[in-house]
Amino acid sequence: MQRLYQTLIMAKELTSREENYSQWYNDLVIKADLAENSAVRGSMVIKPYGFAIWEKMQSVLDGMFKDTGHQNAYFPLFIPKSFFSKEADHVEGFAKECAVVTHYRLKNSEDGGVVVDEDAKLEEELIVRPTSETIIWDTYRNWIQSYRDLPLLINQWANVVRWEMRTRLFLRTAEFLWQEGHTAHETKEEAIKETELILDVYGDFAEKWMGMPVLKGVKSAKERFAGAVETYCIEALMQDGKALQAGTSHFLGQNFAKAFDVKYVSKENKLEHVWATSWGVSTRLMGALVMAHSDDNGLVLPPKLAPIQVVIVPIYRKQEQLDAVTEKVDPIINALKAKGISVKFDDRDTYKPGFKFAEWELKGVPVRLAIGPRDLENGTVEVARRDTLEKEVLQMEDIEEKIAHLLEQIQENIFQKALNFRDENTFRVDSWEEFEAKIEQGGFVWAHWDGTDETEQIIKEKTKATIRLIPIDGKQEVGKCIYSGNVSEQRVVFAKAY
RNA sequence: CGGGGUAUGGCCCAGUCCGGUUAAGGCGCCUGCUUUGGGAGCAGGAGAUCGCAAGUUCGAAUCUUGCUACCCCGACCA
Repeated sequence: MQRLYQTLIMAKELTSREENYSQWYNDLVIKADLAENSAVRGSMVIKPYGFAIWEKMQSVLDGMFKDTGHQNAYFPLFIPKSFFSKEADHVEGFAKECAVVTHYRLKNSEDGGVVVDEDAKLEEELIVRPTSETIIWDTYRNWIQSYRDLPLLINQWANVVRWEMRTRLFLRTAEFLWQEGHTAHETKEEAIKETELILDVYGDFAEKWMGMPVLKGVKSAKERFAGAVETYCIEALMQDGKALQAGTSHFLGQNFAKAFDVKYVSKENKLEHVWATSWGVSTRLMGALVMAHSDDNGLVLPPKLAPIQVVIVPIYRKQEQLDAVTEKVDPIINALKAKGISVKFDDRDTYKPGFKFAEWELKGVPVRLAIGPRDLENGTVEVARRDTLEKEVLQMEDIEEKIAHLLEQIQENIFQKALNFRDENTFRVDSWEEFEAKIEQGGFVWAHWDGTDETEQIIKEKTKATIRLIPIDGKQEVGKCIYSGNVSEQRVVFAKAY
């Protein structure tokens, strides 16, 4: 019936996960043509194939934001330095990683190059945005006067810069692409509701589109966004047992409204500060996507986000045979396209089928069809699925129906597989010895914590594990802190993280 | 930002210790023929101011100094 066609050939091309997980990731991002390093430290070039995936993510998320009442806008890249000193926690959080523009002109140097023109020093230095709260809240002050102007629900797609010491393609780059939502509300309750709504949007996107199961919760005070009252997050588990924060949604309270003096007149004719939220996901999701599903043969993409969902490889010797195959393939392409499935017919004459198989596998195309003389004779087509590496020969009738169904199955299967992996690597522990062992092993560890920064810090120093989140609807369960033995009201999730 | 490593055609790399003809090999690329159901074979060909900049020397891929980028480990952070 079905047979596996996995070969060992790929091992020569790609480091295996077992051998060196981070090397595997680096190799994969480069070899699957997603991105490469650029001439500037920590900055990457996102290549067309990688960008196509990001564009799909953008388009889906953008639709979800609009469906929940948000509008897009664009705020500037540069932020006056003075804005940064207005919200104390925020400054402290970002000051150490800001790129600063000090001059606005170059001039020719004696050796034929260019140098900064010292005469063109800026009156006030500009910060390249690490995030846009400050410039946005400075702007909102003018936009908001009455309760009638609320809620203000804005999102922007932008690049931001955080001068990171250590960078990795997609996971942590000095410049990255993201969306940042910034909303203003009349009441605290409404703002919290918004924060939670977006967390659900992120969770749905991760699970239904990326096929990546996530835990939802709030951050501990130590892990909270600088300037937030509460940070909500989604956390996913990567195949090496490390957690990855995939999205955050912040309840900002009135911190920024107060810092930037954003007030509205209520129905009762009282002057009040507005309540705020901000939330974002970034190109880091690309890294999450790669690590969540891919294998030693290359990328495994969820059909819903794959730029190419089906690739068709013709098998032939002579031109006449290619013509005959093409004749059969054309209606299949049309039928698939009519169902909204993206198809590529790989009729390059310069590569052999075996090479093409390996290449599309590396690039994670969910379904591959191969059609050759044998199929023409039998009215069949060979169908291979990327997630399980199985292939089978199917009758050509209603092939588009079968493929559409298969794509759904693949989407479901990779989610299940990731979910099973997470279940197998989730532990409840009640002793320090067990805690250390499980953290070392990797995975999510549910354990009691006494709620103090001190304990959290010591645990981090001893085990490198951090509190990934405090579950939102976690069962209240009284216990003893894993480290201090003090009383705890619920378990929190620990893991080593990216 | 601290410690360690690396940089030689598009890619992987030999040569560097101990300076001395034309910088070797593999992959890829180009041309031709044969091939095409799991990364094809043969023949011919093109492609390198040896990361960048100074210095030492009759002579530098090789020695010295500075700079830049990348990788690994730590601190920091999404």
